[in-house]
Amino acid sequence: MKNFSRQRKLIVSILQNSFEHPTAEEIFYLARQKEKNISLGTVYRNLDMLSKENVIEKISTPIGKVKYDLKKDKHYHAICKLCGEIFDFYSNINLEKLQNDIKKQTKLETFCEELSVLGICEKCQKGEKNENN
Amino acid sequence: MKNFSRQRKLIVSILQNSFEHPTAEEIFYLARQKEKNISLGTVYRNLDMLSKENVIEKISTPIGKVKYDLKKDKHYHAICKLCGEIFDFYSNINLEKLQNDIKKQTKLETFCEELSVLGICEKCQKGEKNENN
DNA sequence: AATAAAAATAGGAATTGTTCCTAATTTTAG
DNA sequence: CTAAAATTAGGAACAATTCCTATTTTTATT
Repeated sequence: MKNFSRQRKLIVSILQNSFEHPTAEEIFYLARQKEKNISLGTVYRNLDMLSKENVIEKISTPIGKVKYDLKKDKHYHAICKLCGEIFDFYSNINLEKLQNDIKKQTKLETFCEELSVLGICEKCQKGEKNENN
Repeated sequence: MKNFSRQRKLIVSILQNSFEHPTAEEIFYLARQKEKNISLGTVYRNLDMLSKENVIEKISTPIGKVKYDLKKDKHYHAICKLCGEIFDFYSNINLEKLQNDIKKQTKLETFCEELSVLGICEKCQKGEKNENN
């Protein structure tokens, strides 16, 4: 963090203070408030690097939007297939069993505990429309 | 299926005969072999409808590619964060507990058993590069 | 079988999200 | 203090997806 660039620190702090899971575009917009010349390319590049360094999680939603989440506490994501909203949830399920199943059956050796489950959220079940569908 | 259009039947049959998880573009390419004038828009529209009807599963990978899978047998997906490859796996983990955790904590009421876990595949761990990274 | 209404399609234009490029700036190491 | 390495801003380029419209196909009704 010490040797993070000003821009990168800003991006991390935006994620720290965000309860939702902002998109790159939203992070860019918020960043502009403090760093008036920051470019969208910089936002993307840093999000990419932070995600590869496992500081943040990149979440691809079923409606195409990509969202970002700071990896603070260990939690999982339930995502609505129709509007793409992400709901955090906690669970003490035994992931070891799942991890073993995966290890035995696939070539995916490292298990990142990035797990998501799809569903339909309350609003979408009621047929409420929003900006995403 | 009976009242599916010729084009839609073709798309389903392509997914039926595909071991991998093809992208819309790949499905389009394969479809063209049999239906020389099928358009990409038709492929997208049908994939969307089939996915909403729960006939197929739309899988968003961490590298941006969107892939499709026919819902035949119940299985889950382990996806490589770096190359986006999808590995099917089976598990008899008790999803009921997970489902309960989700139900209690989120507004996501319907649980679709579409679950994916991210990781790093063998090849990517070895640092092998491929067309996607 | 004829016809009107509804649904689906082909083809391509438009839009959106993301990556890539380059010159300039900032940081790091010696 | 200086040279090399890394990062940035800004914008062009690219790729995936959606949208639009005229045409074709299907369905339902008689």
